[in-house]
Amino acid sequence: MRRMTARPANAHQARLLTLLRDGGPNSRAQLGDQVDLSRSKLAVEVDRLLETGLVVADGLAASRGGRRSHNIRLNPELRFLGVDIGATSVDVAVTNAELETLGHLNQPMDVREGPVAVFEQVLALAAKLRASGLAEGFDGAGIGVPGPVRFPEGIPVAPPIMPGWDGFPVREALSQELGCPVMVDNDVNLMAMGEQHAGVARTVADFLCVKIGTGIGCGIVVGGEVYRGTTGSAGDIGHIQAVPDGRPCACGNRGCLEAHFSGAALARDAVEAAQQGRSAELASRLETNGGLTAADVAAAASAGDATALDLIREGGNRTGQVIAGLVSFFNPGLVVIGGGVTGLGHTLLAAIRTQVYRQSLPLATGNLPIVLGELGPTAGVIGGARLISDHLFSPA
Amino acid sequence: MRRMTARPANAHQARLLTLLRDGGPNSRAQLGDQVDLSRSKLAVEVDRLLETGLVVADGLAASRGGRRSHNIRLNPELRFLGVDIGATSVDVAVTNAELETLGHLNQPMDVREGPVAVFEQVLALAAKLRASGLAEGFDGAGIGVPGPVRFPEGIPVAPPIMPGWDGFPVREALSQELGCPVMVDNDVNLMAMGEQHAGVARTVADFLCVKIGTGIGCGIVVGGEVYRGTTGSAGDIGHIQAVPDGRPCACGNRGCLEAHFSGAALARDAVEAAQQGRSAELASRLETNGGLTAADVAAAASAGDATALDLIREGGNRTGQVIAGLVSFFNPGLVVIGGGVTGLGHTLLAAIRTQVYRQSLPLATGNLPIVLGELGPTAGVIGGARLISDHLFSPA
DNA sequence: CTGCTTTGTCCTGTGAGTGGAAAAAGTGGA
DNA sequence: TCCACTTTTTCCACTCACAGGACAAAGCAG
Repeated sequence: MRRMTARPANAHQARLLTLLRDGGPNSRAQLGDQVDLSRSKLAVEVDRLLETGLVVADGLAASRGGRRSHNIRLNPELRFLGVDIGATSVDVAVTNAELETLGHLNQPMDVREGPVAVFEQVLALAAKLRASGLAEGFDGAGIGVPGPVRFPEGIPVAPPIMPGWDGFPVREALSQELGCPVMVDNDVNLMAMGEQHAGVARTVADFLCVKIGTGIGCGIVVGGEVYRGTTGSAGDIGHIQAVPDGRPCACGNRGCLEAHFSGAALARDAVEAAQQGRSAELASRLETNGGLTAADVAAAASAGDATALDLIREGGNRTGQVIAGLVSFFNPGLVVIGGGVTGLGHTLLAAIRTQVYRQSLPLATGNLPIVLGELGPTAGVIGGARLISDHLFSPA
Repeated sequence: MRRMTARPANAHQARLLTLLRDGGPNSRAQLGDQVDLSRSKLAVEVDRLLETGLVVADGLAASRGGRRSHNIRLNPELRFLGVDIGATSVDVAVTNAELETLGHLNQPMDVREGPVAVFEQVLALAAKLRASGLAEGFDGAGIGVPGPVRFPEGIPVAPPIMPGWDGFPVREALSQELGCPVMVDNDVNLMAMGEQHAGVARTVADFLCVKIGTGIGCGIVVGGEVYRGTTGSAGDIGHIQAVPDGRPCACGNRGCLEAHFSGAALARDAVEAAQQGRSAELASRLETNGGLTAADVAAAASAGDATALDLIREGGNRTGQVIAGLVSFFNPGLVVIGGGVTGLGHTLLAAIRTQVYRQSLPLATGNLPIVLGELGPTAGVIGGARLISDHLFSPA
């Protein structure tokens, strides 16, 4: 099938596309209520969108007391690809133009294998999704990578945990391979966009999205827009000092948050605790699996293991301290906690909340919800779809 | 004299006013080069601005190789009032429409006396400026107060160091008294706007402006706009924990940055050092003046007093640690240090720089200037003028 | 005084967009 | 089944912002 290549011709059309994306199929009349355009003008723009094929007719709407209106919707054959590359696994999903996930695949892998090896797997997963009949092709793709990105060009810059990726033209390369427009961003920013679009942050203009995975990062949303900083490294909170003269960190400093709490740190601490005999639960798991991950700690904790709970609480305290500082500084309307370690759930959340509510000023915390992300592993891929749709649904 | 009350009728006029404010008197032709409007349209809008009286003719421009163009400029009789209320003193200045300060007064006072007493003094200072012939009246005023402000209404909310001000309708009250439009903001935000308009931050879109006075605050500028947070308390970094289990702070916590370094903390530490006989220099000053301030420490330091230098260095380290965290998080393009303690100058700056460059990641610090503010005590009042002019020079 | 350039003014054409009229399509009551 | 009323859609005339060309005015360089 030929892919759509049309773009909205003006801001009105862009607005309409966004409304259809976020609100689903809709009648012309109801769209008219939302866009502040005369009926005549609206009709013209809708007709033009129908001509481009981005939008299709969709039967008649229910009556609102008079003549029934004609429904329109985004072309149901449009497909976006969301790719969330983590440190140890990759998520790939297809969505329709309304950003509903139609299919989602996850596969373990190691980013350190480098971009070529990783994208081979990503393309294989994308092909599998195509083969299962969910898509005949893709109209756009949004890619998240676990490190800072020069956003306009879609190129990772100096990513600490994926050295081989520095300067690799991700956007360019994938755009070639997939034959569609591609946008690249930090995985944390994608998660923030995902939660903003379909998760807990739907109504909040300014919020923080803390992702605790192999590392720790933070998506920053200002006035509904992701803030990326001067060099694209905004939100890189993993290397904020959490403990003076604390543990040595891979970055060369001591006491970084990430060195004290993150998926990697937690696994390391758990192994240590098991070997020192401080936790029978963890020790038995270590023996069975030959290693421990954050998930093991989560399981041990929910089985009531005191040491595991302590590890989580301790880490939550550290993280909470750092977040408390960020809350004072940024005064967000919401803090979302997400990432691989959300399995740690409410123990972690409680520890974080305690620290933040204790350390930040009442004016900043007074009405500040601190919640777990709603979308789990789909946040990133939905965010990817959102990223590329924002791009494609803006005037060329 | 009747004050100007006109506002630009559309975005074009607003743009022209801003260009004239920031670029000074200019020829119609040169304006045309900057605004992307046809000559006809430009002429119409300029004529309308001339009719309102906001803009006046200003002779002929130099030839650019052909017919000489007519210059126009903002009405030279326009006057803005900038007011910067600090914890222990108040600055009041008049500017013209190009935001050049024509007169500037400073007077010691104590915010804790409450809004009524303070505004009596502010109005007296404003009257003095009027009496000296610098202004016949004011077309607008921008007020900075040392605490969080509900910006749209111009009302301080729960300000820790000025309890009597909570909920006082500053904007409303001053607008009545002065008979002109008034905008109110946090003093730190005004300083940031001042440095952005006429100081070191002229060309930077995203930067931080750390003000170290009686307390410590931080102005946040995102994409050229001041970011105020959800409840107007963004940038309140004085109560970020800098020292685990450190000194008790007025806010009820321990180890807040402000408890360890700020004008107030520095004075207290200096008195302690003098009394313990650790510094002859400070002791003699204490005896002479009956008390010590940050300025005394600065003087002692520049006289080579080791204890004073240590105090400054120590404080700079603490502040630098906190800023390092903010730099990692926010990835600004510039950090400006200002406020009353800038007398501490390069000793302080060096300490801050050391910490930031050591603790933040290279990608964030690679090209990050950390500099002292350029405008000193005028930053706040210029920021105030800028605030109100931004308001008045936008379509009604 | 003569070309050449820039600036300012005038005027007409164009295209976006509004708002009213009227037709089309429905609803619900008598 | 008819009728009064509502909502939706289309059509059309009218307004308005603005561009861009023509031309006059003003200045420069020989």
